[in-house]
Amino acid sequence: MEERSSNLVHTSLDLNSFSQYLPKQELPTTFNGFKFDIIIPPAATHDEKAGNLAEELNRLNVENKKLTAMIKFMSNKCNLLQRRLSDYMTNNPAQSAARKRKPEPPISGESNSSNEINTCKKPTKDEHIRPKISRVFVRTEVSNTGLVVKDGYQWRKYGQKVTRDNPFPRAYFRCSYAPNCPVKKKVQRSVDDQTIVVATYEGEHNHRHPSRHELASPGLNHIVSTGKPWSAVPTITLDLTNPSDNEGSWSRRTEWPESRQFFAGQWHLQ
DNA sequence: CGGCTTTGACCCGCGC
DNA sequence: GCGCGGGTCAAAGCCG
Repeated sequence: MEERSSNLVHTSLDLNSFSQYLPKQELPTTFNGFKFDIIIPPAATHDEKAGNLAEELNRLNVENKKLTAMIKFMSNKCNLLQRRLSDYMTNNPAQSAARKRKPEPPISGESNSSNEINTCKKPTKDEHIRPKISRVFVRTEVSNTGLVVKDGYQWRKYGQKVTRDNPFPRAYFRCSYAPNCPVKKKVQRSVDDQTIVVATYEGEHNHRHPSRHELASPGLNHIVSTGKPWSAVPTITLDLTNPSDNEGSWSRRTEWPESRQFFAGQWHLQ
């Protein structure tokens, strides 16, 4: 909410802090092959108003390009980290699987050999159907100790547990909107960033969304990720000017189209 | 009084 | 077989 309204009030973003991340040797005019087209504002003219506007326009132009470079830089860095992590997991399967009881079930639509192996085991009561898994990352106030993720559905809490790898309690919810709705939700504050609450949804609702307008409470930044087994760290989709440009490794899906619009609104930079 | 949360106990899968 | 740890149950209490 604050971020939204701030877009209307002033357009300036403090990007100075980011300059430390940019390779110094490539500053100020190029970065990763991207050319900065920084225009130095002309000296003050007689028409001061026009001059101010031109100055503002130039400043915005520079900010815009800085943001583009920032996103590109972060994207590259994230891809690099994902690749390293993937390599690490490949090279150290024993360590990565240590103390892991069983891998998280894949997202619906995905299938792999390990999953097929798992299905060969003696099926347990609910193991016949692999539930659809999705994760939602919600930014909240640190002071807000409640594990409430407003998504429009009605949830009934049936348990809470402190897990080994996270000092914050994990709450277990069932969808209570429909009597036989199989959807469950786990909500836990992120151990890395206490302002992030991670909600993991399992299964699909067998009823309509009660109220699509209740989807996301204003002021919360939702970041939706699919449940790759090792994706404890959320990746962020920045839905910028070109919506079709978010495919590939950066592609993430949302539960509802509205939320995608919401995210796009939150992250839209120009 | 019905629905919800809390919380300790219990169940069960997995690694050793 | 045993212990650990995540997930679930269910009784008790709270609240509107």
